[in-house]
Amino acid sequence: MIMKNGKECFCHGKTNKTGKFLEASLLLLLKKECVHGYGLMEQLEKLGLTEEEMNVSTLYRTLRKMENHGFVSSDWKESEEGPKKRVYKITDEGLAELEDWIQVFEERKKRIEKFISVYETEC
Amino acid sequence: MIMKNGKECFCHGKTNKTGKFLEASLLLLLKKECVHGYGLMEQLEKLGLTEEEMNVSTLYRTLRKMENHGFVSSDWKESEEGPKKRVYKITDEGLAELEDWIQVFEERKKRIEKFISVYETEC
DNA sequence: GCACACTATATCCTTATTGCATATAGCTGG
DNA sequence: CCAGCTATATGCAATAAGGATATAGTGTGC
Repeated sequence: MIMKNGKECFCHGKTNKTGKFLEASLLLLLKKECVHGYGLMEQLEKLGLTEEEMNVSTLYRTLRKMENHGFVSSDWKESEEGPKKRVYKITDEGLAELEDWIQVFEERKKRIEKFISVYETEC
Repeated sequence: MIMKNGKECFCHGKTNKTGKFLEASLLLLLKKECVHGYGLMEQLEKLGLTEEEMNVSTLYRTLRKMENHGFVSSDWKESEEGPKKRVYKITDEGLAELEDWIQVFEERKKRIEKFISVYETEC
């Protein structure tokens, strides 16, 4: 991650999508409509993910993993233009999982706010 | 992690301290005063970490890693009561790292807020 | 016809992070 | 003396994530 001051973070993984943010984001996008992998990558920008932060390998691996867990299901779709697409659809389990993620994110947000407030008051 | 609805999260790692929250927390605590590992574990409650979420192994391993990176330094201290303690102290590099973490957390917070707002408006 | 770019999916290899279990050792109270 | 607490450390396994590479269809320009 590149910081405001232009520096590159020393530590691997000090990004903002850490903690399976991608997985939750995919569920959110798929709640709205059925999309294929490549299309999801383009839509991730909506959630503030930049092109540099994205990783095609991780995206496809995550989608297959989520299908194994039963959060999404997929069907191959022949398209007139371009190669076949594996179109993903969210399942009922996936919808429940997304609700869990909302709870988790609310908690994460509180924890971050606590951290920042301690930093500002105690230091 | 146990959710509000009493369910256990299916996925490993769906916690609130994901993304090296521990590392940043230790820097924050050490900015205030020099503490040893075990003492830091007790102080982590201040930042909202529960006893179940804590992990002694991870704590000590993280501290040694941070020392290798130069963010903290340590000295053995003989105490009248109990065994010797390795007392940690934050370095100038560690202070700079903590400032970076504040930036990262501000970004994470924004991203979470974006996620929740999309969930609430689009769904 | 062919090189090239783009869409689209998938796998291999490696590293980082984290949790659980276990080891060690000093000190204290009954 | 042994159970429990303080205190630090390491081994093992699972998970998460990035980089590189493979494959394949389709359209465009020359």
